[in-house]
Amino acid sequence: MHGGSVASRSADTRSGSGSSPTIDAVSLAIIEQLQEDGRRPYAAIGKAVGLSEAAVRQRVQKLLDQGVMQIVAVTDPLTVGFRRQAMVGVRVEGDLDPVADALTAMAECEYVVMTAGSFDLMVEVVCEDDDHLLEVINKRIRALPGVRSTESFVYLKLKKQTYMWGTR
Amino acid sequence: MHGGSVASRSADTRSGSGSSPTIDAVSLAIIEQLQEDGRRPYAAIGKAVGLSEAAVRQRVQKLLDQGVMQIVAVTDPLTVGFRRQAMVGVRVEGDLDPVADALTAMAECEYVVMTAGSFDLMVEVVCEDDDHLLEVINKRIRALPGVRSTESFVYLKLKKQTYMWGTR
DNA sequence: GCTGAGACTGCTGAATCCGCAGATGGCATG
DNA sequence: CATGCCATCTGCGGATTCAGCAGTCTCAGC
Repeated sequence: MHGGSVASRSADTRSGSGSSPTIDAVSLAIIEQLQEDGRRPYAAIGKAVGLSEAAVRQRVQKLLDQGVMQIVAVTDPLTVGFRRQAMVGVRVEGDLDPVADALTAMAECEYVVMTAGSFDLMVEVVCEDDDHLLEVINKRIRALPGVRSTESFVYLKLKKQTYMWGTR
Repeated sequence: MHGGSVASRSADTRSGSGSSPTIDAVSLAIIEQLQEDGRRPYAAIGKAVGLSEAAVRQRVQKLLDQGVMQIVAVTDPLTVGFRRQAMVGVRVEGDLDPVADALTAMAECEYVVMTAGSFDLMVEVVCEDDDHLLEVINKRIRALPGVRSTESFVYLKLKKQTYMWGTR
C-alpha cells in the first residue's frame, strides 16, 4: 500500500486557526519530536510519527522554508554572561504596525509581540550592559514616532524557558 | 601542535557573569553557529571556530548537559494553530521563589522570569483556547499564595522571534 | 476518463556522527 | 623541580545518517 497519505490528508480538517500554512497532525507530531531534541535523526522521527525517513526530511525542510518553525540553539543570555535583558511594555497612539516594524528592525529586540491590555506591544530587549540598555530604551524605543509611553522590567533571573507545548 | 587549549583556557578571564558554568570564547562561537542553524554539522562548526570535529562534538554535548543551551524547534504557537497565548505580569508579596517555582511547575507556563519594576514576575502562558487561558490565569496563577495581583496581555500577533544575540 | 500537482517510498553514494585510543598542557602535590 | 592527575584536543574507523533521484499513488480539476 501507499502509507502515510491517509493521515496527512484526512487529518487537516481541524487546525484551521485562520492564517496561512495549515499544519496537519503529522507535521505537528514532527514538530513535537524536534521540540524535544532539535537534532533528532529523521529516521527516529519517522518511526515515531509513522513516516519514512525521506518523507520526514521533506516535511521538515518545508516547515523551515515556510518559516513555520526554526531549529536553533537557545540559551539564557544572562547565564552566557555580560548582558542585560529587559521586557519593555510599549503604549502606542495610532497605528501599531509602523512601531512594531521599527522595533522588529532593531537587533537588540529579540521578541516583539502585539498585545491586548494596558500595553500595545511587548518587546524583549537583550543588551551588552546597562549603558546599552539605557540607550536602546531611552533613545531608540521612546524616540519612535507614535510611542506614547514605555515601562521596563529588567530581568533578574530566568527561571524557566521551554518549547514543549506539543508534549502535554 | 596541540591547538585549541590556548584559546580555551586563556580566554575565560572575562564572562564572569557571576553564576556557574563559565563559558569561554570558543564555546560562545559554537553557540553562535548553532543559533543560526541548530542542525549545522559539527565539522562545519569546527572549521568556523578553529577546532576539530570531535572537539566541537564534545563541547556541544557538555553545553547541553550543563543546561547552558538547548537545541530545539521553536514555532509561533499562534501560527501552528488553536492556541491562546498571553504574557502575565505578577505582583508578589514576600518571597518570590515559591511563587516562581509554582509557576515553573505549570506546563502552560513556557517562560518564567523574575524582574525589577512594577511586576515581580513575568510569565508567558500558552493555552488551548480562551477557557483554558481563563482557568490558568484566574484559577491557578491568582490562587497561588503570595500572589497579590496580576495583569494579562493577550497575544494578538507575534512579530519577531529570534535567538541571534551572538551574531551582531 | 485523462492530466497535473503533491506526497510518500525505496534506493544509493556521500557526508556525518560516534566512540575510542593517544597526546598535550595546566595544575596541584610531594 | 619532578611527578601524577585531570581536562581537552586530535585523528581514525565503522556505523549511522543525510541528500538527491526516480517511481508510485491519490486527489482535484477539466
